[in-house]
Amino acid sequence: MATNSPRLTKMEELAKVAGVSVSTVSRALAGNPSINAKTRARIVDLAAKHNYQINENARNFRLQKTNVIAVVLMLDVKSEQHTSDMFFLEMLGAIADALSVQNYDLLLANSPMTNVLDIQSSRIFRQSDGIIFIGQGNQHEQLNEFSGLEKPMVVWGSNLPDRRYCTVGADNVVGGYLATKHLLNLGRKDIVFMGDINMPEPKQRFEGYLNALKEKGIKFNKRLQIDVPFEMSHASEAINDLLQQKISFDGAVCCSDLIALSAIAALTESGLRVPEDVAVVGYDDIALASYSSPSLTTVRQNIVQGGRILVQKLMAQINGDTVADSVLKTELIVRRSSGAW
Amino acid sequence: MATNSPRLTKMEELAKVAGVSVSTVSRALAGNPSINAKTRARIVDLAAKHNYQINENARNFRLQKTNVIAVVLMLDVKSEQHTSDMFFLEMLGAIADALSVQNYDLLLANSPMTNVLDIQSSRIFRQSDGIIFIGQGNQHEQLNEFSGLEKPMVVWGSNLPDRRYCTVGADNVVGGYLATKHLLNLGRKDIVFMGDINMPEPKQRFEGYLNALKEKGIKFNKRLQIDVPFEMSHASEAINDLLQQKISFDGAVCCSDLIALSAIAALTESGLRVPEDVAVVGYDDIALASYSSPSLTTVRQNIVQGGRILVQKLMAQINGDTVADSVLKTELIVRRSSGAW
DNA sequence: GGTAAAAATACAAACGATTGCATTTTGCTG
DNA sequence: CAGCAAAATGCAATCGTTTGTATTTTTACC
Repeated sequence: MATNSPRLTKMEELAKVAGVSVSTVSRALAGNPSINAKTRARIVDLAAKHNYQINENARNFRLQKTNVIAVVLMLDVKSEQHTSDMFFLEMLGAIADALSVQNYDLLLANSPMTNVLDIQSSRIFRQSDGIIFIGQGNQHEQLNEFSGLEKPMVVWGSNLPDRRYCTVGADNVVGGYLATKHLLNLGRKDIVFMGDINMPEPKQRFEGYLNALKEKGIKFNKRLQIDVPFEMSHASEAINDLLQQKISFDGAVCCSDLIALSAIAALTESGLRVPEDVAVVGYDDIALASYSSPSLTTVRQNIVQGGRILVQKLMAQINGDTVADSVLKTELIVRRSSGAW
Repeated sequence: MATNSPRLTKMEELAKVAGVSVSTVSRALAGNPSINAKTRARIVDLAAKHNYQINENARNFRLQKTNVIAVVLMLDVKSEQHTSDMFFLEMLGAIADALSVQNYDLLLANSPMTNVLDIQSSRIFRQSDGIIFIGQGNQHEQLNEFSGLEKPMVVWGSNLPDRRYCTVGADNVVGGYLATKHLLNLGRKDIVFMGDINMPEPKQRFEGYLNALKEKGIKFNKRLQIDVPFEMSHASEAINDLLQQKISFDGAVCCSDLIALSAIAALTESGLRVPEDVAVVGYDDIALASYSSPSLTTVRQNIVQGGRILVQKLMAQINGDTVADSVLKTELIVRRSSGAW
């Protein structure tokens, strides 16, 4: 099929070869119905044969669009969230896949921003048709302001009150509830909640945690909630603190698998058995969760579906539609079927 | 500083405001020395004041460049390398940072390709000024062919023989050597090598492994090398296989931290103690390595430096220079200072 | 076969920047 | 102050598409 004809770089050349005008070629390649079917077929064939590839730069220029979507990873610098990284990459992959179906490319925001609004003067902003924010960090207000900027955007995160932007996210309240309920059903009573409730998502999970406690008629003990960042080293410290303070607990709901793994490590180091003495539930279901020992019961967010929906909502906005938020189903993955866990 | 003047979108408008011609504005903004310093300053000020931002599309079109670098993650589909993901994301971040300094954006290749050469007809190819490949997968030949395509490119990986493309990579031979040497120094004799030696990097690490053995005068036992992919589940199977076959061993050099962690899990499940019965060394030093329990001795590749050098070499090529390969120093991170480990 | 309507194609003007070259302005020197 | 070189600026063509409108070709009908 492929020949070695000198590569055609301009429509003009292809037009000459085909014996038609440039505009006909343009329309033929774009599938414009006003071009005779036979002519179109002939031109498309010739294009393939001569390995013609449209000059995307010229096209974008003319059409004033980019066919690029920017993705901004809202790494929370303060809390050194390098660790939920795995989640970010999985999400990134899911989004990239969903975008490629729509013939869009993915532009990665170069570095974690301290203020989202800075983006509006960056190339990320000008060189993209829309922006996907992964996470909200603690920039809810800035995102709200950003949404006034006439730039299609969508945010992976929780549906905070007063938001003016479209969010797609897992149901964090249900997630927190499921995790806690699971431990309660195993007979645990004193359950630690490990997660920074100043951050949107942990906050909602905490709400679910409280709901589950209330349902069982258990009173919440303030000292069992610990503002631990996603970053894991702090989690072991926190556990050690608890132990030192002789605060007793027999279960832990963690806001990431890495926190959970770190907690488990700290517990075992202190001579406690997991899950016999303290049962632990994670969040995210990163690959490692299933392979670690003991393997981890965890709450799974459907990342692939999330990526797909993010893209879909963004495309809708680009096409001028208004879109509603979307809350994805969340499920509990129970890893140790043995009773104790 | 910022005013609410109606945003100027074309140079023409800015030119009118400044009372000069479009070409003068263009040159002033580009820092062309033929423009009077005072005029330039005035124009730059006006641009800021009126919030003028150049139309990057038009600029790229005119200059026939993109200011975008594409990054292709060579995820090895066959071996389901989802797990060294963490490495990929860290590298991605490092590259993005290095690129942003040079005012380049990062375009992420949408999905793992089965054949690298397919890229040449994709937008990734046309819409970028250069390409960075992360890893070689098993597409050494295709990459070689690709290098004939007049597109600046650079590859993170090992310096395979007969390569025609520029590589930047850690010293895998030394890495394998260091890991093995470490175990030998601890008195271990029967050391398993876990890694698929059909892949370039594991292959070189295996070479280092053999060197270390030879140095100690230990004969290599063929049955101790296991072609385990980076993906972790296979690692525990492999360990279980060894145990079932009653092949005895007291150490393991693993080609990724995840393989290592998986191996450790399998070992402990079988009632063996780590590191007392079997000492394990990983590779990559992912964040988890330091927090897992027991914490993991591992070989670290300097990813940030790697990203920076990749970008630097690519820029050099874009500027028409020819560049040489680069091999980064590799170091062993010993985590358990206690003698046994 | 002549005519008008419909279908297919061609023409030419954008899109917003850059840049070689022409032109004007400035600065110097005798 | 004339004269000229150097410095500063302006003019206009150009990059490769798309698309509104003009033009040509085809079709259908009497």
